[in-house]
Amino acid sequence: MTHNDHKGTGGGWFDEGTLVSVLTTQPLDRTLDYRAPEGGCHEGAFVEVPLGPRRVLGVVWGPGEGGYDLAKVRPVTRVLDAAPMRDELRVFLARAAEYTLTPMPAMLRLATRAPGLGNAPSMRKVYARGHDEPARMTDARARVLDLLDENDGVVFTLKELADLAGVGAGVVKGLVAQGAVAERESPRDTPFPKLDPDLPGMDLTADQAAAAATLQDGVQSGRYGTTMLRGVTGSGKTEVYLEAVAACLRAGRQALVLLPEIALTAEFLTRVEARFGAKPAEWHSGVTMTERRRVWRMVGEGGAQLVVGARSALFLPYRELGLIVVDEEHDTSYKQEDGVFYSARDMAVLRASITGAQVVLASATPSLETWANVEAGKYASLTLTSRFGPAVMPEMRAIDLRGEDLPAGRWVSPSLKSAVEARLERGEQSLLFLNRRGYAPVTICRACGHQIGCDQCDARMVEHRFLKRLVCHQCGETKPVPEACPACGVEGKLAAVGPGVERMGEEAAALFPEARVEVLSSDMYASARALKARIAAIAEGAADIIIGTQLVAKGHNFPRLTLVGVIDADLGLQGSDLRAAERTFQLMRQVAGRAGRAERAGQALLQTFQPEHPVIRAILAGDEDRFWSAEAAERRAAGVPPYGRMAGIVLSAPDVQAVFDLGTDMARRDAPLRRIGAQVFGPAPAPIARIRGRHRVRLLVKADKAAPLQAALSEWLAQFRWKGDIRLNVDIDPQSFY
DNA sequence: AGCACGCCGACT
DNA sequence: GTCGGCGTGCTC
Repeated sequence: MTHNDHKGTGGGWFDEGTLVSVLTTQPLDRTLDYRAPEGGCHEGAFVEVPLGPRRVLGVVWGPGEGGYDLAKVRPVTRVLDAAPMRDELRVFLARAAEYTLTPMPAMLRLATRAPGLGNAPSMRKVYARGHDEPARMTDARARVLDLLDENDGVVFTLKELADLAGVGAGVVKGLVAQGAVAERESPRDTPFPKLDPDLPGMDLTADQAAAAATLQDGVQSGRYGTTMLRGVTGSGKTEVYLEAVAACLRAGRQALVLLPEIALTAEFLTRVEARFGAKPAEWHSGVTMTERRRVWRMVGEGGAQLVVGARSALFLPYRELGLIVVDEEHDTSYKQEDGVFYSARDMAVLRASITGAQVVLASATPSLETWANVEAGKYASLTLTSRFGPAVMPEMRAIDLRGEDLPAGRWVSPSLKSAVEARLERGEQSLLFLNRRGYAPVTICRACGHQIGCDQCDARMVEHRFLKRLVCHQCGETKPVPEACPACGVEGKLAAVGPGVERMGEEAAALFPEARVEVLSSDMYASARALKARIAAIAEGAADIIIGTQLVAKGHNFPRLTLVGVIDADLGLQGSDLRAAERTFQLMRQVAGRAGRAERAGQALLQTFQPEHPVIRAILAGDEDRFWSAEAAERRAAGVPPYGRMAGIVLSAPDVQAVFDLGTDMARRDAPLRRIGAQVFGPAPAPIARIRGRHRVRLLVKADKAAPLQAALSEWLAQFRWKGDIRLNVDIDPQSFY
């Protein structure tokens, strides 16, 4: 059996009766000692152990630690029929737990998300050609036997065989009785078809071939390395990294391609099949239970060479991982923000560095984190030029909101309105883009554009409708809404303004009564499939005005779209959401990718109160290097990622007072954080202030890039005890700020 | 996470 | 008297 193969398991072996420490998937803060079962067990073995009255899943983590009453130590119930977890994966889980401050059992649960792990491998009956001939031959019998003879060595299930031969199941059974067809049990979890890396690939241009060769050299080195692969849509990024996959397969190692959205996998699988002659293993939430179990087992036994999937595919038990591709690496859906908080991009780099694999971060619009790592010399960089020449940027212009006649609560300026009207007359589409999903009003002076900031930090203040006060979402500071603008002194011009997609939808419907307005927000659709179908319909022309968030920026082609209006380009320029400018810029690049290929040139209008801001000016200039250096300067000055470190602490409970009290206490007793020069802000309402009846409050911790943040956080959090219904989550490198 | 143990309020 | 609320603590 495969698990008798000791390679890579560290060789640790425990004879029957010796003490072993076992990590379980139960939320205990340490491992427990057990006795090795009859027949002994490997270090890393997946086991079932007794815990109180129950039996739970665990992994043999190492030798027993002792220090517990030996009379109470119970034996491991059984060793599961699965390849032991390799040292590499155990080290990865431990380091990831340390980095994200996640308890080890939660990490182990990520790595055991396959159904039926405890069961013996499931079997099914399969049929092949037998040795004997039937006593009497009929047409139906001949069709079955011919089919088997033509497919020598291939096995079929009963249904497959009967359907392909066009006979009933009884005919096959009759042949089995006569020995002409052999029936036997075979494991249901079968290896994936072999991929052939030597099939001819696409013709590559000179720069694509050069990039592919560089990536292949990296894979062949067998060492760790990360490369940013940059290239706009149509520049052949996929073809290039598939050549790195080919090199990895030739080297006999496994490859993983992460995609940000399930909706993109189907098309990608087709491309893999075209390149390598067969489909790879697929891993995401849409995959059936039986298929998940097959993938999990085959990845561990070497029966899957390539896995294509979502971020959770990072935690599969690969035998020998040689390459991880993170496609569209800037995509925000790589950050998991429920349960365990982790960035799949960063975890890919961590796992690769432990196992000696290569990472390819592919994107048309890389994240600032990745840029900064390239600049610091940590990552290599490859740039593909477009086949279609340099990207044609849309005509970009700022609309200075200070000069527009815009009533309170309205967000479409007269200039933007007339631009949309021009599109309506020509039968073209317009997109009104909002940088966020929820409703987060900001208090602004309509006379001078001044936004009320917090006195304690540099974030903009938000009106809390119940309290009738302004609240800082970063540090929790509150103050009453002032009568006159603190900057220009004009009275009665302060207004709480903040567009949400729903409100934008109403405004657009009122302004353009003839137009078909469509609000696209991921939480408005029941399934990814329904959303995708709707997007396809809109691209065909089912709407005139599209209102949406980031989601509309993701790789969908809208050939009739010729106008993008960015409703509030200022988001993020004052510390509220530090990545908002980056997202606006990425949207502009993606719109550019489309405009370059459509017959009609696109136009982008950015509504802003600060058209002279360097980041806004860089976006308008369409100058990538200038944008990144302006944005980097802003982040460096603010000491925020990637030039500083942040952590969010979210407290939640049904009782608001309880979470605020704990939060206040935590903010006060911050000595361990102060020792490393870190600051605590808050408590403030969390990005989502209430979920399923639980009130959520957040503290933000800011530290220097080099500060030992995790250790200080652990020490700080250890000071507090909280009761049952309060839950605490740590989010290292948070991405959501509202 | 479960599940037992245990210590206070309103029932047969 | 005792049934049951869920706070507290343990599981090798």
